[in-house]
Amino acid sequence: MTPSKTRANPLFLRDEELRQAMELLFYAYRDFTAEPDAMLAKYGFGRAHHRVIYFVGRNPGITVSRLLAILKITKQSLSRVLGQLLREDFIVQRTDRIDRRRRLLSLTAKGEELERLLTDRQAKRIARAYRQAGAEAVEGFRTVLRGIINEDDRGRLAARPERG
Amino acid sequence: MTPSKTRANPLFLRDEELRQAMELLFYAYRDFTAEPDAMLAKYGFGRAHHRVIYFVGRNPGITVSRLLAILKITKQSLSRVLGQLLREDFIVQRTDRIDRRRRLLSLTAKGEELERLLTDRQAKRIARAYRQAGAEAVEGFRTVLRGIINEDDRGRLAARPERG
DNA sequence: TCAATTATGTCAATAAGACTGACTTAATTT
DNA sequence: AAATTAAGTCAGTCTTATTGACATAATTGA
Repeated sequence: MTPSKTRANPLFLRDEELRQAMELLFYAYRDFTAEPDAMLAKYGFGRAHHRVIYFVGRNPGITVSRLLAILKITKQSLSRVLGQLLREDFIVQRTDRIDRRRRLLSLTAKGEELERLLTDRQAKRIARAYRQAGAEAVEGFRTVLRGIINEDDRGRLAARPERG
Repeated sequence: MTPSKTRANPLFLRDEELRQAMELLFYAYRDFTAEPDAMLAKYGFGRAHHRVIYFVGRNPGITVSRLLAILKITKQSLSRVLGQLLREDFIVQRTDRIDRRRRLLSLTAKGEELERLLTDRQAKRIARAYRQAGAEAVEGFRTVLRGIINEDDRGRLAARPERG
């Protein structure tokens, strides 16, 4: 099922190039999420739990509303997933001292363990791809992905880690 | 909510680098799919319909089983979505002459129109990112993404379009 | 030729993950 | 004191996916 090539179309290369990018993104995301999904199933969790665990682990003390802004889902959707993780002791809440309306979220030891388990597989996949591609390609990869992300969210991303 | 930095850890940079890659992928995919999702809602369709429309459009005459292999979902899951698209005349089926068990799928004019509508927005997002990043970065982007994809599926991806 | 396999499709039940809308409680800000 | 913010909850709905069990038609292989 080779993609149909429209001959003698001056826009072909550009269109083809862009479609390939879209497909790369689709396949990469599909495969990137497949492994953790399978592991999560054993805990009765899904991809949504992974995202919460990941972002709480990465941002200890994050508030509920910050988490909602990152995930771009509704409070009600988060509630079910977060509630489960709290009840099953993967995440703990503590009240912020300064603003006592806020609940600061962090992983428990149990949560950190699961986080590592899930993330390690994905990290290995990325590490392999980085190693094979080389430093220059990695820079390009980062630059293009940042360009795809909505401008307002680029700030949320950490800057390049400086070498040294 | 700045990511916590573990000082004096020799593995920090590597770990940090890999986590940034995972986040870039998450945010990029989230934003990449958000626009078409919103448009699809007007048709009563979801992201699954988009994927089917996209891959049928890209591979006219594709069989049901090839489509399943690309999407990596079950026949039953595809059936509902594909059935809707067939009933509402976005896709047509014809029986393969050589192997009459096979149903070859293609877009109707209506399907092509919707496909363009959806893909154009995504293509523009990619084109902007490509333009800003430059040719070299684009090559790196492609190389790394290919590396992330399962080996068995890399063959499914079209080769780089040759310039000229 | 006939049995096995393949390609497709369908029924039924279930689950995850998202949504909207309405509302409450508590704390902080104005 | 009133308005706003942060968090949480109840209820109902939808899409996308799952597993398992079958059915039908066509092709392939022994």
